[in-house]
Amino acid sequence: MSDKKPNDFYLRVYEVVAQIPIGKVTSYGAISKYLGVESGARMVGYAMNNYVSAELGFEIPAHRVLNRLGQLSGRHHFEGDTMRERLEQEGVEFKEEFTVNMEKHFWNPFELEKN
DNA sequence: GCCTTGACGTTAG
DNA sequence: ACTAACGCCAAGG
Repeated sequence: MSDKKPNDFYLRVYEVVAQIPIGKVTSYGAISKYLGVESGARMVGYAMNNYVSAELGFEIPAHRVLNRLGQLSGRHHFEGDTMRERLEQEGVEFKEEFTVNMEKHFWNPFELEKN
């Protein structure tokens, strides 16, 4: 298949992020792995950064994407404590001020295939 | 066109 | 258990 499909790795990232259930969170690495790029966690983060200034047709819950430790590593890209507030609003439990209970709320993108 | 930076993760010490 | 270093690859300077 030599289609010049928009391999937009970014777009695929957005699609996955858009399907994260409310009250759940996932990590950059998990998304990357799901997309078949084992070491592309950084690219996922880059995609998110790009999303902010990109005019996508839909909104994505970027606040549900954390690093593997459950830390809100991207909080500085939100206004004030918007990221933390949104997560709390969804019922996500915090262990530290900027660290959520990953064990309890982690959502694996591979669950998309179960459906 | 080279060098630095970055919403990360794994491995080595 | 903790810290340091490397890998990864795209974008901006």
